Amino acid sequence: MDTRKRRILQAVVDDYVATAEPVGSVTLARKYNLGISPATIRNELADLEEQGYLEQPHASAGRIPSDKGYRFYVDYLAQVEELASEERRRLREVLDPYRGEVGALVQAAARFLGEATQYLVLLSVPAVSRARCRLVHFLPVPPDRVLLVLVAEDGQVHTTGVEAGPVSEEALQRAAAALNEQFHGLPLEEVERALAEGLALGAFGLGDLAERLAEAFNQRRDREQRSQVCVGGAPNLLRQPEFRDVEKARGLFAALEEERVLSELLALAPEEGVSVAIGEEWPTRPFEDCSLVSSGYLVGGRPLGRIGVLGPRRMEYGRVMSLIREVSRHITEMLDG
Amino acid sequence: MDTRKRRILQAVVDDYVATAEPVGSVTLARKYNLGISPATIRNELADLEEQGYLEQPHASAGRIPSDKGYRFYVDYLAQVEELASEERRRLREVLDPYRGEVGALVQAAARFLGEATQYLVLLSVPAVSRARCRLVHFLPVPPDRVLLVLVAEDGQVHTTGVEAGPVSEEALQRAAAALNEQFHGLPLEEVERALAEGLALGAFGLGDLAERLAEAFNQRRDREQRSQVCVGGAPNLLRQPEFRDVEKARGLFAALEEERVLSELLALAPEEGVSVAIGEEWPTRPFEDCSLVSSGYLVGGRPLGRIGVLGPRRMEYGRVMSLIREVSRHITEMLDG
DNA sequence: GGTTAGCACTCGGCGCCGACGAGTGCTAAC
DNA sequence: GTTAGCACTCGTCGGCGCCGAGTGCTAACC
Repeated sequence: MDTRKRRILQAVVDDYVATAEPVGSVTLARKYNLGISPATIRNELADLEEQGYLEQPHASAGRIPSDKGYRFYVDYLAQVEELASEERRRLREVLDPYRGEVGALVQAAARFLGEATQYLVLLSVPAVSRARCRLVHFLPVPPDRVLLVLVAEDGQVHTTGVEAGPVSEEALQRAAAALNEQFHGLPLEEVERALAEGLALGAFGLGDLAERLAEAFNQRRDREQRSQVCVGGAPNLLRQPEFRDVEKARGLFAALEEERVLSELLALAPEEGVSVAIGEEWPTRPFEDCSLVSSGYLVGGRPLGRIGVLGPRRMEYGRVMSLIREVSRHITEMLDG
Repeated sequence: MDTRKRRILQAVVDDYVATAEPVGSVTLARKYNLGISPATIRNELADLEEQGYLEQPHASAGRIPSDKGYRFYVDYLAQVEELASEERRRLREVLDPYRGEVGALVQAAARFLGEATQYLVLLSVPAVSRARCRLVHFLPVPPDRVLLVLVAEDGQVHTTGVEAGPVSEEALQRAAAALNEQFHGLPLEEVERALAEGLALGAFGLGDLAERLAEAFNQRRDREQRSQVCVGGAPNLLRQPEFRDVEKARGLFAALEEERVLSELLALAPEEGVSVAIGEEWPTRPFEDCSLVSSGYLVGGRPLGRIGVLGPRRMEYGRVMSLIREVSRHITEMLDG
């Protein structure tokens, strides 16, 4: 792939992304000063098509990029610029009020991304915190319940209530003290796992309270793992000409209503760095016309959640990749700071 | 409006709802045995049009109901039947696992409604519980925070953490005891309001802890009141021929992404009983082609939340009204039981 | 007087056709 | 290797005529 071919491929992708129309040799010669005539461009286009980077929707139309073409573009040609300072400022301004509150912060970031890209935004909000355990406490709730309160370093609180048999207050205090000892400083996630497995509470004379708690934690984990992904900006996609066909849009939206599908999509995001999935590269049916640009974000050096932008295959990859990179950086920064 | 006209209006609405095509006199004579000839039906149709119950999209087409026609249908003609026993059973089965858990229960009800009606479902999940306060507790979290824990009769727990200045543990206990005295048995909602107003904590020597708590509660109330409405089944609407036009669908979906709009929509629902808003009866622009059937649901005799079905004006009113009525009844039953 | 058959008329939808134009590949000349 | 010229392809778009569903009117009927 020589330099001229690269320039031409880049021009084809840029133009097709901008217009959603197949691109012809004359257009290329006129709009992008490549310094060669349409005829020469035609020869190059024919080569690029033969090599699989371009496709022709029908015999007398211009070229459009193939998945392979987009892939090459993303890997070697897309300009992942720094954001305009105006945009940086705006991002900071949007995120600032939520500094420290994971959920709201990530939601705000999603809204920003939706507006800035005009595509659809996916995001996973961390269900179980990686934050470390600061305090475990048993709170008796008269007449017959006990509330287990877990407080994390970052201020998050998880509570779990269960029916209690006859349990003495001292037993509860002993248990709490032991649990504090055992759990202090561990990630909440691990604490909850341990409680769900019921291992931690065996020996404190709590009767069947231990079992009940384990059961409650199991249920809670299930529920939280189900409901941790959400979507915004779906109407944006309806602006894109590829979704003029209502049936396509419907298939897509229906799929996006299923948590399971969303999770699978976001699972494509790497824990760190920006990744791009293009068109048929993934086999999930309703997404064959889409691309996903996604990234994870870190807190305290550990991966916490993921965020992605889903748009038509004909996506402004460069811009979206910059935005995603910047947004995930900012999220990390706001949560660490 | 004599009986024959009523029967004809009913037939027009039923047929138009089923087919989405303007209905002509011959069709009416053939499909609904009205016992009169197409010519007579034509005369009646002309009358109904003159009275404003029907409209003609163009000169040589059949009739479609006007808003006034739908209104008459809903008020006097729609058959609000009991649900099929099969459907009742299914509803019970779907809701049963969530007995007692407000949020999940209502979500399950929404999914059921979406499937059963193939329209869009709106629902408000109660933000602040009407449940009564059972326990107030201050939990010191070393080194420098205090967690206020509110436990309700129904098992819900709300926690609020704030930075604490130097506060003695006895002061906290005295304050908690007094608050328990004062709040026990009051609806959580009122408790939170009192705390937000900062009245309750003035005199316990808690220093600026009282102010900090009040501020925290204010923030929380704001946030909760914003995020209490949600939507499901949007893709269903794309099946409806009236949303073949992507622009219409986009306008609608965009409006539905705004919490404020959702709240306004659901505010149309009465606290008890089923209500119907049709087409241009409401002036909010993107909904002119839609109708909303909605209802509140009660817990312990008090209104708790609302649920509604948004579909095209050409909606199966009878069926949807039955479903909404039944679902809201069941929700009430499951939460009270 | 209400009901109905007959009839002329209206009008949107659909398929056909031809013109147009964007774009291609090939060839031959530079 | 590059380019001008040219014949060819094929999808789009507007015009046109047919078809059929549906109406309103009139006159006959019960």
